[in-house]
Amino acid sequence: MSSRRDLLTGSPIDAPARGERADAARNRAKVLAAAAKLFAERDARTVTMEDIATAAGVGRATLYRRYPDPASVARALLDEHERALQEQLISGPPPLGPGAHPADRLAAFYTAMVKLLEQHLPLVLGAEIGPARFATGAYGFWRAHVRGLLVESGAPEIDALVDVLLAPLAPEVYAFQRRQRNAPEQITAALRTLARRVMPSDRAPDRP
Amino acid sequence: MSSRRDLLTGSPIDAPARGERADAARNRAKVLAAAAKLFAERDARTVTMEDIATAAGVGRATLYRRYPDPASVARALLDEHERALQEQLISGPPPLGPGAHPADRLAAFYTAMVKLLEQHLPLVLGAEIGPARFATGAYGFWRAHVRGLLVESGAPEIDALVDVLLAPLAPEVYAFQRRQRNAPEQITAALRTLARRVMPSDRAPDRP
DNA sequence: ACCTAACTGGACGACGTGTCCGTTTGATAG
DNA sequence: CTATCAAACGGACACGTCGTCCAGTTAGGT
Repeated sequence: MSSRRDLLTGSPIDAPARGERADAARNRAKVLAAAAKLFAERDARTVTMEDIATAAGVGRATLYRRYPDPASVARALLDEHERALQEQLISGPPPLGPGAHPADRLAAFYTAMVKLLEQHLPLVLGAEIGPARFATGAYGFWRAHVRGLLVESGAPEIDALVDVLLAPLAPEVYAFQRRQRNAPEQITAALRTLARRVMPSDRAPDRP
Repeated sequence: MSSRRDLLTGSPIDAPARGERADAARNRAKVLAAAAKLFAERDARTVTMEDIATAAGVGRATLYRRYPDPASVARALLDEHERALQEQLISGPPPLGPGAHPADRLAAFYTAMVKLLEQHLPLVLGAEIGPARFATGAYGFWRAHVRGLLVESGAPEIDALVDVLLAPLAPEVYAFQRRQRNAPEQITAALRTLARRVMPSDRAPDRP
């Protein structure tokens, strides 16, 4: 078995199978292209499997063979972008990668995530709406990353705080903020403020 | 007309329309009772209008007469609890009501919201999952409240920050944290830490 | 060139939705 | 107490989506 990587993102769905047949590959490309178009031009929640199949010019069963629902298709499209950021976090240059102060790394992470959300909001809305967000491998990755920063910074109640700090990055929250006419820069600034204040820049022992 | 019975019987939680007929009131009560039971014992997303109607012993059309979807039913059940908290925020004693330091008021608000979420999580999940959360009047209220506190505390980027601070209270976030075996007290503690750190206790003018 | 395994897509049964319309109920006037 | 009428009820219908099944087709190894 080829065994694709995906230990962290856990998205087995997209794995371009080893000896993929030419027509299968062709259809995969058609599906992804059509889905990207659909998600971009319409509310993500209204995109059905039928829509994607029709737009791609394939039968529904063909679509179901690889993707159980529209969210999986969106996730497949999103995967590479998320993986790029994940590599930056692990081994890129500071402040995104290791080496900088936790507060700065968190701020950089927020900035990068806002950029990702801004560029691919339709896809993210299609992929991770509601509780589904927590089931994705990506969330596990962000969580582990921020948790590490919290440990390093000596914050209290780490396990509860980590999800609190990730909550503002939920796609629907970001979408709402943008609809409220908040510019991406404002949102980034607010998140960076949050990062700076939650993680004491100097040694600031916490007094409950 | 007249018919002012809701304070005593407590049955018509929803708007007891002027001159509501007896059979209508009876059905309203049956629907709400049945819905409360359903939401409590099953995943909110799986509760359909059909389910509620059947459990309440009324026809679907009768249900549709008042509620366009299951979320509306949950919201009707939730309404009185939220309104109680809203009154506390407006005119209750500090630190929940006016008079305390913004940081303390935000911390008290977080504590109260966690209590609300803990007590009525099934209903909240049924009422406000995903983007629907922002469409509710309640969100507008929490938003206005926290925004006022931010103004008072002199925080920067208020309009973006307010949604950031409310994001951790999204029902699905709370539900996820509880599934992760975080106790309500831990979550409250994390949120109170957040409140304290975001709002400088002393006058601390912000330097971008 | 054949043969097998994998892919394809139309068809099918099930379910939930939202509305229509004939029937029933209850409030009010006589 | 009864007649009347508007309001509420609920069974039934038409529709759209879902997820699966299966028979025909195609690609690639031998």
